[in-house]
Amino acid sequence: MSDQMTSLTKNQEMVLGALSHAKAPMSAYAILDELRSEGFRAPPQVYRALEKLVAGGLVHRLESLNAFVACSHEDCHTSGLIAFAICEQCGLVSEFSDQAVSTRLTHWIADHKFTNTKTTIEIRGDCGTCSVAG
Amino acid sequence: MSDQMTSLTKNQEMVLGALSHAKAPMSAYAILDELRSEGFRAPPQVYRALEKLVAGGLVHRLESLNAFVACSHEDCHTSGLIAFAICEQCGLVSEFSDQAVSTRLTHWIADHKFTNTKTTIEIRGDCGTCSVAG
DNA sequence: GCCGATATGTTATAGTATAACATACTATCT
DNA sequence: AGATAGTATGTTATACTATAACATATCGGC
Repeated sequence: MSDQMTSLTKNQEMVLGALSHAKAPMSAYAILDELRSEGFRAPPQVYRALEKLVAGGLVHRLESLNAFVACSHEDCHTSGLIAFAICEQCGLVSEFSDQAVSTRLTHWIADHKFTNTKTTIEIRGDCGTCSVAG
Repeated sequence: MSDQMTSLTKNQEMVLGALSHAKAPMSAYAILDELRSEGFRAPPQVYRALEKLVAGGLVHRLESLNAFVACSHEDCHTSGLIAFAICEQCGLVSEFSDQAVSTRLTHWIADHKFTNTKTTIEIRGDCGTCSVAG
């Protein structure tokens, strides 16, 4: 289960499938409900699959939402830090990375002798389409 | 309840007091337990106070932890975006802001016609002291 | 076939957050 | 003082999120 996940288990496939078809982030329980018809019965089945998928970079957890999205970033694995812009109206999640932001944060971390394990950047608001729609 | 909160209610005072004396972020339920001896009985009492304190900028919510800290930033209200570095060993939370990071994210937001309401930046890891201690 | 490692199934429970409704306090106006 | 409107508080119940713990099954190498 390193950077590139080679093969997925049945449950991981199903969870990733549910997230891939979703138009907005899904909570673990929303995934569970969707997969009940395929045999899922309990939260740990979902959470265990999510854990592996997140570790493998195929799924991201949105901390400010307690929800999950399939990765949509071109080359998620090679670029640095990833930021998310999340539309609170339609659920659209835009994934992006910015070299300058990564650099600055990395410098702050180094300057403060901090050992970084994970960094979260999440912008909440309304996307262009929804802003216009008001 | 604008930027500068003028006066705090009794419950807000108590919740802020608990957070101010804490050495690490506290969950709402940890605050509740600490304030039971002072008459608190139920979660809404804590959550309602937190809501106002967060809106007033006196307390920050750490999304990746589902926990809260008293604001420790010099001038939290005038500076831009705030980032948090959170030590997973000792719970130390360092609040900082970086002009370049703010600028870059603000530009991304404007370029994408996004209407920003709130941005979260949280770095998880070990602080200098704890990294050395291993 | 045996064995270890991993994946899965299942039950129960812990931890986080809010809805809904009742009561009380505070300030202002008359 | 009494009426009233707005805010704050108290309380019960419930919804939502996440994991512990244990049982069973599946896969791969020996």
